[in-house]
Amino acid sequence: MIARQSTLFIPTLREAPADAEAVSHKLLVRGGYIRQVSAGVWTYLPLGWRVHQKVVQIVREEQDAIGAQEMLMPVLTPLELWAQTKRDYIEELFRLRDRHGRDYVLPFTHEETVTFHAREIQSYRQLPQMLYHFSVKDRDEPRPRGGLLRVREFIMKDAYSFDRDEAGLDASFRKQEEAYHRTFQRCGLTFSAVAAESGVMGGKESIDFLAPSGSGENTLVTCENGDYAADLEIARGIPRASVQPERHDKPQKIETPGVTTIEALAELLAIDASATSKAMPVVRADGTLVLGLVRGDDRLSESKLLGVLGSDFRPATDYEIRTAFGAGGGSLGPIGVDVEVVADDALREGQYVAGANRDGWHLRGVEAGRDFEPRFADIREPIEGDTCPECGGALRFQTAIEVGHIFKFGDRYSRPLEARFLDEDGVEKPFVGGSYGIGPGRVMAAAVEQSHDENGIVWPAPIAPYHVHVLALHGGAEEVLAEAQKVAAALDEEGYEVLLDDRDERPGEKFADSDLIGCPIRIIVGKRSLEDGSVDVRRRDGSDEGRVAAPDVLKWVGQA
RNA sequence: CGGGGUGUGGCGCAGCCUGGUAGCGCGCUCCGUUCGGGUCGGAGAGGCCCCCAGUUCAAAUCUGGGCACCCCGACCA
Repeated sequence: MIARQSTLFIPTLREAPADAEAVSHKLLVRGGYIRQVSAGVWTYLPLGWRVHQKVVQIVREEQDAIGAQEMLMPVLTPLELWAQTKRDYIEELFRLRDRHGRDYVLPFTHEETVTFHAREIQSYRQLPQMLYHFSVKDRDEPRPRGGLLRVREFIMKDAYSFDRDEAGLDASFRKQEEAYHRTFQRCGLTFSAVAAESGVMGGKESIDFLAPSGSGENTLVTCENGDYAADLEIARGIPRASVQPERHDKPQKIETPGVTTIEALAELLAIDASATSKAMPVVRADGTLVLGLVRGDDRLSESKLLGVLGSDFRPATDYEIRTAFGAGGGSLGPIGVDVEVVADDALREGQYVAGANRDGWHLRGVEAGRDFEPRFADIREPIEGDTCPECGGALRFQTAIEVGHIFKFGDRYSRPLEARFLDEDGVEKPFVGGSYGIGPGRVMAAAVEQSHDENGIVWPAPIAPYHVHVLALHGGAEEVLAEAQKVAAALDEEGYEVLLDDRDERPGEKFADSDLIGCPIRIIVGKRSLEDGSVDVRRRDGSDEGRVAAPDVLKWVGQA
């Protein structure tokens, strides 16, 4: 079926919405792919839905290829199921109530539901199982943004594996990992699979698939030599060496009136910021105070500290700080206070200036291990200029979109939901599970971020809405339109998906729209070339263009 | 949730400070013209000025309250 543009709903826009920032946001809107309905809530217009479906089909094929079984679980879910796994308090969870007063949620993931079904698996003989579906996910995001980058409702492919033990889970996990690599490759994305944060309730292993792009929510840290890649949240970097001033046998008080920032401190003492330390007091869930200590030129990584503490925490309030330290923020240090100190590994060696826990005073020559006993851990956020922990090469930082995430959740859900099977040894055991998600909408956005020019989208062929865009520059001339239709029909016959611009518009507009829409191949049929029986052909990425005799179009397209 | 900003025809904006019956560009309709990178000319259609209340002879404009949307941050299975 040839898609005749004159009859389709493809509302392209000359200008981007004023509030759009991300390239993918602007181009998907301008190209007539998506439209916003409300904050973080989007409609896929016909063209956008075609692309979405292309991504979905690739995901489906790769899931099927590893033996995963497609199904469909409902969006509307009884709250009770989430209460059993103690996830009903999560703020991002949409809730609603029916006319009988029963509570429901609109979940953003389906571990509970799929585990509910897994209860019908009774025996190890029925394992392993791998189930997946594409379904609408709702998530009450505090702040949606960037077009498709962060939304409140979206379609996700989520797959779940159930195994009898860790070894089985590992095998399932590896299958998914490989399927994910193939999936994103086929979608034409540049991406890295990196170790990621497993989350407070996660399991042991967690891999993020990050696609570097102009805008995104994550930061991908990679080594110039390819020896290392990680999400910034857990990335390790070797900081530049601390520039140490003269040593002191014991900490010395120095008066630093009004100095509460590292910059001011370093300037006053005429030392490098790397010779200072920064103290961040936090309060854990149980109410105990912890002091995070990093080098002055570093930032505390909250996700790493979370991992170290093993429990949620929040920044201490001014009141709590004053009560515990006897001084205000900016004058805090590890000495002379009765709180646990977690110091970054960078502070193991050398001496540092630290707050004296007295307003307007600092201590110089403070040495961890000698003057106080911290718990050492890697709690700093890597920064530009760090080197690779594996090879010492330079680390690069790139903004990235998380297009997929896989992690092992073990018995996190099967225990509370009492999903158990009888193992070979006659013992009833909970399933050991993994969870594997892909957001096709984010794949779309990432593809646009990675592949576009100043005029519009340059789709990777496998997910383009149509393979070929045939432009009929007929200007009312019937024979030109007829020839364009002939070319389109021939391509269609060959199995190509063809969009025919048969609209009664001027050439300039057709070119502009065609650039915006971004199909990989463009064929231009107009009077000019038709005079000698040829048409103009062109690849959207600009790698090839020329004029071929009309009968040779199929051959050219085939090669392209 | 904290900070900043914006709501005026379909889209992008001006008007608001200094109240006086709403304007520009694009798009849309019709006529003519043009036809290989968003032609040109003419004639038109289209607006609860986000909502509610207040001040005033008079409110897009001033005041109060609310809502929505965007950006930065916090948050992010």
